[in-house]
Amino acid sequence: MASEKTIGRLTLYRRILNETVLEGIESIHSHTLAAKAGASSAQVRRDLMEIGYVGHSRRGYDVMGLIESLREFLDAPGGQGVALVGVGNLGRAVLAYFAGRRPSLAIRAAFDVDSQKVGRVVHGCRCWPMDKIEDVIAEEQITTAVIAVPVASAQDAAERAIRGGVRGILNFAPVPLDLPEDIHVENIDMGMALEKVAYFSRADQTTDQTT
Amino acid sequence: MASEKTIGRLTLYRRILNETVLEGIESIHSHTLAAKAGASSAQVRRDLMEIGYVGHSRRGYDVMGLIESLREFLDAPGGQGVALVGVGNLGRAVLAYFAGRRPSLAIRAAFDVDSQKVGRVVHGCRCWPMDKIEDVIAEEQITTAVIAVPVASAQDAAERAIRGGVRGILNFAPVPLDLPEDIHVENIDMGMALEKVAYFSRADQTTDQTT
DNA sequence: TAGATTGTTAATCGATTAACAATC
DNA sequence: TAGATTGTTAATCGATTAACAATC
Repeated sequence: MASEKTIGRLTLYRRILNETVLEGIESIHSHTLAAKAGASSAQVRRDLMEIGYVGHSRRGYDVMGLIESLREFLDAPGGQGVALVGVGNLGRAVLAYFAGRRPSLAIRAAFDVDSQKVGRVVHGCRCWPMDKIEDVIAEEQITTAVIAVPVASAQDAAERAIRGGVRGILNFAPVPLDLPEDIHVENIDMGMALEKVAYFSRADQTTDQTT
Repeated sequence: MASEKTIGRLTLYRRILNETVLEGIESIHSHTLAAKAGASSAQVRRDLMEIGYVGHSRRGYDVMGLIESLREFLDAPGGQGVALVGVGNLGRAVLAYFAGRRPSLAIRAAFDVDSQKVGRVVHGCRCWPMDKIEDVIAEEQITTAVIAVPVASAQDAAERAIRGGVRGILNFAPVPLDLPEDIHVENIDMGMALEKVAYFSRADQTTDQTT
C-alpha cells in the first residue's frame, strides 16, 4: 500500500493537473510537474509508477488520463462523507474551507455540545447535538471525522465518532489520541507548527555569520 | 542543529510537563513522558540528550528544570512577534486560537486587503491594510508570519512579509511557496490532510478481510 | 539516428529502534 | 547489592537520490 507521503503528493499532483487542463495543455513532463509541486522529477515518476500509471517516453504524461487515474486511486467510488465535531472558531473555518469544494468528499454533518448551535445550518452544513453523533454518523455512513473540539473532549469525541463507524480522523486538538491501531489519525497541531517556525526563524538568524 | 521533528516533539514535551507540574509532580521518567507524548522512551531520552539536558539515573528527569531548559532552547530571549496575513474565516480562527496563549510568541499584527477589516481589532489584534505590511513588520521587528490568504495571493504575501524582515512562514495556502532557501516554511494543507485521512479510512476497510 | 524522456535498480541518507554500558 | 533508569553505540528500516537501461 502507498505510504502517507505518497498519498499527500498525489493529491498535490491532481491539483496541479486540474490547473494545467484549464490552460489547454494535453501532456506534461515529470520535471514540469515536479517544479510546480516542489518535488524532484524522479520522485514524481516513482509516485506515478506506484499507482501504475505509465507515461510515454519523449511525450511525458497524458494530463486527462492521469487525472482520471488519480481520481480512481484516491477517491471512494460512491463518494465519502465527513463529520465535523466541534463548531467553534476553528470548526466554522473548516466548514467554510471545505464548503462546495469537492462534492465527493464533503462535510455532511456537524456536532456541538452548545445547544445554541444545534439546529443551525453553518456554511451549508446542519449542526446536531453531540449525543446524536453515533446515530447520525451511522445513518449517513460517514467514515471520516474532523475533530475541532477543546483538548479535554478530544479523546471522547474521537471514540464516539469511531463507535458510529468512523475509520479515519483529522485531529486539530493539540493532544495525541489513544485509539485502536486500525484507525488512521492525521494530526494538525497549529501551535506546534507555529512554535517550529518561530524556532527556525530564530535559528536561521544564528546560522547567518554576518549578524 | 536539531531536526524539525525533534523541535516538534520538544514543544509537545513542554506541554505535557506544564500539565505535570500542575499535579505537583517533581520528577518524571522517560517512559511516562513517552506514553503521554505518543513516542518511545528511547526517543524521549535521545531528544533530551540533544538539548543537553541530563536526567538522574533511577530518579528520571526533574520537571521544573526540564521545563526551564526547554524554554531556554525553544524560546527567543526577548519574545518573538508574529504577523498574520489574511483575516478571512481561517485567519480569524488562527487569531482566536493563539489569543492570550503564549505572551512570548503572540500575533502582534494582522493584514488584509479588505478595507472593511482594516482598523478593526480582532481577538485583540489590530488589522492593517496590506500596503503597510513591509513597514509594520519592520517596525515591530516581527520575524514570523502566518499566511492565510487565497492561493492566488499567497506567493506575493510571503514575499512582502520577507521584505519586511520575516525569516519563517507558516503557510495555510494549499500551494508550494517558492522562496529563498534561508526562509523556513512550514505548510499546513488542510485539504491534503483531509484527502489523506479519507484515503486511509477507505484503504483500511479494504485491508479488513471480512468486508 | 540522436536526443530526450520514462522505468528500474543500486547507493545514499536520515531517523528510529534495539542492544548494551554506566549510574544511582 | 540488586534493580531500574539514563546515556551511548550499533543495527535496522524507510524514503530519497543517483545511476543506468529502455523507449520513442
